[in-house]
Amino acid sequence: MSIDQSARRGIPEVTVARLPEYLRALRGFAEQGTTSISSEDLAAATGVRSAKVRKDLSQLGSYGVRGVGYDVDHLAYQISLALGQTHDWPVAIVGMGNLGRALAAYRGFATKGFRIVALLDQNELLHGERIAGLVVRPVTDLPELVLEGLAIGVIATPADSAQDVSDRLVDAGVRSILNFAPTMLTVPDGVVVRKVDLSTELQILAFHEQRKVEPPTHLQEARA
Amino acid sequence: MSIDQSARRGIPEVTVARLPEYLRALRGFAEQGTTSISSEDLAAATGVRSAKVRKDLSQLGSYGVRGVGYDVDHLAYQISLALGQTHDWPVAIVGMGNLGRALAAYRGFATKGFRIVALLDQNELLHGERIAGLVVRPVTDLPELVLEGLAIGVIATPADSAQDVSDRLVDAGVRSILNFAPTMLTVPDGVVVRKVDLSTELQILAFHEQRKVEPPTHLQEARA
DNA sequence: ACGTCCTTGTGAAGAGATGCACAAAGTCAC
DNA sequence: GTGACTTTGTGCATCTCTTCACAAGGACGT
Repeated sequence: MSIDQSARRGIPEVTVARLPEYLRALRGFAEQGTTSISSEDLAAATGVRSAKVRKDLSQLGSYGVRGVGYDVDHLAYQISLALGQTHDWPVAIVGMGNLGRALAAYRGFATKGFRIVALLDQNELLHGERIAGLVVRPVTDLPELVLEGLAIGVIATPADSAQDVSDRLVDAGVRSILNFAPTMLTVPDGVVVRKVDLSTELQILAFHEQRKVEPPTHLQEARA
Repeated sequence: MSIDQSARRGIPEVTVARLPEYLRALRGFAEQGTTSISSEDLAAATGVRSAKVRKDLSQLGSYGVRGVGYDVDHLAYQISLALGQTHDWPVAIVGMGNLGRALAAYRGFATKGFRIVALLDQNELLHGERIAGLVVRPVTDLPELVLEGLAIGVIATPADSAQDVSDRLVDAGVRSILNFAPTMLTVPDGVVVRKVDLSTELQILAFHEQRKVEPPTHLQEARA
């Protein structure tokens, strides 16, 4: 897994995955005027143990003050620095189906430092259409977009064209991909892929749901 | 974390999370006529190590044949059995914004045994509107839906109403929740929550992207 | 029927993440 | 200044997940 490589000598991947949660919680505290916060309170707000919070934060450096806690603003700044939120990341969304359109219209990205700079689709019929203030363009525009700074590509196509789109993204120079298509992507070393699969999440829930209905399956069989 | 509880004495959570991937790969192999598959090939198709595949599958039982491999159809059946895909799971989506509408229109759920039975929103103005063949209903209909078998709730509301919706789901008797709102939900024991956060995923990508641009930050500082 | 070959299933080792518990280090009241 | 108090940062034990490596088991050709 190419993600693990970049964690080598760096911050553990599990910690990185929690940093956005801490950051969100901190922003919340800052909004309601809290200026200082203990690891215990931050843990409560994010649903983890306080020791884990402290260990995670210590990966970034020693930004806490013993006996007091962490300065909310300063810690938020340090985390956003680590996450690269200090500058804007241009993002392109490929695939203008239902999901692609929803992502294009989603307001939550802008505040996190992501700017959707292009909407692409392989279907010519969509080219030129206006969605969320942007004109849909062909995927052949990708090299041009990378020259303009594009770094992150979001794949919101059906499964069967996802690998093709992925190849085009990689060829154009994109090295970070968020994949919503229900398929595994093959990419060269150095390219990081994260996958979000709605069906998978529901299937995991279904597994647990099923467990609740008939918990002691083995025992029941043994009883027969 | 309530999810870990159900993993106690059962299949490890990490394994459960990989089962849908195996199942998807198996369906693909079945479609192209492959009847038998080795752990090595299944590993290649899903991007994991073969030993991991074998250990994961051995959690379900001994369905492989030494020297030969696994029967594709039988293994797919066993996994779908473990995941509870043998019967349909009624799903309700709460929050008919962009994302909620996209989810309502998503065709991928049906083939995985999920049936979207209701679309709900707290905004009265939307009630009665038709989306993807379903009429939008008020969240107060939840108890009724649970009586009709509703088991899984999807939260696609803005962050500020997510906890309220979550409480209503739980009160109505829903014990499995998929949360797309960028906020932590507090639920009683026995309720399983999975969270999908689009911004978080992008932030993790941005972290890795940043690493690539300026790998040896500390060394640069030391040099100064 | 026998031996060769192949792949599973799994103990054991290794790597990684989590949780505990406490010394270290700072604040604050007086 | 001093001491009581609070909370961090972290070494260590524990737990979980992964990887290795190989014996056990079964198919298949001869």
